[in-house]
Amino acid sequence: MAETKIPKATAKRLPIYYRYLNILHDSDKNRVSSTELSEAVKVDSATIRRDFSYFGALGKRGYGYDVDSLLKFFKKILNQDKLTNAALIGVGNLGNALLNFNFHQNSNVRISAAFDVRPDLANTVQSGVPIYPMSELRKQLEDQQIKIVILTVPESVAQNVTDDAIAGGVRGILNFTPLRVSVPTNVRVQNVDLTNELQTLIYFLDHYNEEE
Amino acid sequence: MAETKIPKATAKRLPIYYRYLNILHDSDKNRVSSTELSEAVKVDSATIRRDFSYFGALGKRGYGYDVDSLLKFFKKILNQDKLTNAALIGVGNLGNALLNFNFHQNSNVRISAAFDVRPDLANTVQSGVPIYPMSELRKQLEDQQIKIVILTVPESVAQNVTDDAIAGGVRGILNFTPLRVSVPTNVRVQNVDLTNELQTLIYFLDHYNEEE
DNA sequence: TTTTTATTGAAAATTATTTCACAAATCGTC
DNA sequence: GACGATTTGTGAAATAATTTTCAATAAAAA
Ligand SMILES: NC(=O)c1ccc[n+]([C@@H]2O[C@H](COP(=O)([O-])OP(=O)(O)OC[C@H]3O[C@@H](n4cnc5c(N)ncnc54)[C@H](O)[C@@H]3O)[C@@H](O)[C@H]2O)c1
Ligand SMILES: NC(=O)c1ccc[n+]([C@@H]2O[C@H](COP(=O)([O-])OP(=O)(O)OC[C@H]3O[C@@H](n4cnc5c(N)ncnc54)[C@H](O)[C@@H]3O)[C@@H](O)[C@H]2O)c1
Repeated sequence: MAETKIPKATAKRLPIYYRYLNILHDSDKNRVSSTELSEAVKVDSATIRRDFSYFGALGKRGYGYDVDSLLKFFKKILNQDKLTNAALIGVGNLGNALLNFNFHQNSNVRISAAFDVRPDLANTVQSGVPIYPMSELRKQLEDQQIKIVILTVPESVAQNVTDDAIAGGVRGILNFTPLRVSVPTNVRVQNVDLTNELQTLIYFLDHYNEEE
Repeated sequence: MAETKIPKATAKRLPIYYRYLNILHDSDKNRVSSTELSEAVKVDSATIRRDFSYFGALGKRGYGYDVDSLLKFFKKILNQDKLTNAALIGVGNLGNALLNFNFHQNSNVRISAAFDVRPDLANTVQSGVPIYPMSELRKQLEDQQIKIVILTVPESVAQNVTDDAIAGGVRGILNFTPLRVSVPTNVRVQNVDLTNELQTLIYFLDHYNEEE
């Protein structure tokens, strides 16, 4: 299924490249060099060339990369040529902000269902997305073939909710709770831990001052 | 200032350890092994021991680590024994959610000032945090000695706002916009790019199936 | 006390990622 | 069609991070 496993570090950069290629495309630029890309995305140009080279020879020496064909290529690679549905669980403070933010503006991902325990939220529509009670979680995930869940519930219920989602066939979880949830090996968790990010930032400021 | 530069990968894990040590402390456990820690934070136990060893011999062979002294140590290292003030710029959708979320519950970071261009927001208080007009940005950052900014403005103004914040003395930026902002080398940017995270997750599901 | 079991800390090995540096290819111009 | 300027793609080197391994030590059990 994969084109001989790309390094993870590279995979994490692909969306960054993809995004900037879209910007170039929208401004009718049709060529770009690794140096120019480097300045925009803040990744070393050699790293960019190396990253691209895992997918074959995408550029032309002495010329650079053709924006349109590169864009088309990455769109395919990132599955952005199809719409991907995701579910959001926990329509609270953060969940609402994410619902309201239209991921679909920037990417081909759409939150197509949301879930919450609160009875007053059940069967309402928030920012155009239907909210279901938790009792329908499994059925909706299965019916809508949803493989990706955004988890914005309180930490205390995160593991239980995760287990339920996985029972419903979910394969990827974007986890905003601070809990490192346990999942089977065929399920991928991407943690977004905002408190951590702040603490890490503070650590770097205190300990890695004025260099690099 | 630093204890002979710790690897970045290690630095990023410190808040995760710190957080779990607090949980152990609160449940009156007074010792913990790297294996137990490993299960909770989902980091290999050898990596944990390696990480800790950069700070010296913190544990006892055949025994493990003393929760309280380890906690005290990391609290110091992470500067969590003092309160750190941060500013939030852009009180919109996401900014509001972050304001509402009290980082201070989980860490010694507090949003002490927020800023927005919208005139109707200026000089109001949201979730206990005063909102200032952008004209006061520089003065407030300087007066309050704020070194950290959470950036939740639209992408189109991200660079300008960043420049202003840096002019006000800011040294670290938690950047929620998709723009990779340009900053001088003595300023640190931590990017939180949610669209990217989703796309990366999709990529991993499609290309790194059932293993590792 | 002695033995067994648990567990760290550190050196070494391994694996992953980034960066250097340059030959080869291509473009645009004369 | 040759020339100079660019810019890729990639070996090789450098750097970073993880994992293996095991001697040393502490606690618990015998
Ligand atoms: N809000 C932030 O800015 C922020 C920042 C960092 C981390 N987080 C984390 O994100 C998560 C959500 O934070 P929040 O501020 O939105 O909390 P919140 O309390 O506002 O929202 C949580 C929502 O989950 C729902 N919920 C509770 N139990 C549930 C269950 N069993 N099944 C389904 N839904 C359930 C609640 O009804 C509520 O609507 C938390 O884990 C928090 O630690 C939030
Ligand atoms: N909301 C989300 O879930 C989400 C998800 C991913 C990324 N983001 C990113 O986070 C950022 C904010 O998103 P949002 O949904 O909160 O947008 P938003 O439009 O709701 O909020 C932006 C806020 O910034 C303020 N603002 C505009 N120009 C400003 C300026 N020059 N100085 C100060 N304030 C200014 C606006 O008045 C508004 O209150 C965007 O860059 C977005 O791409 C948001």
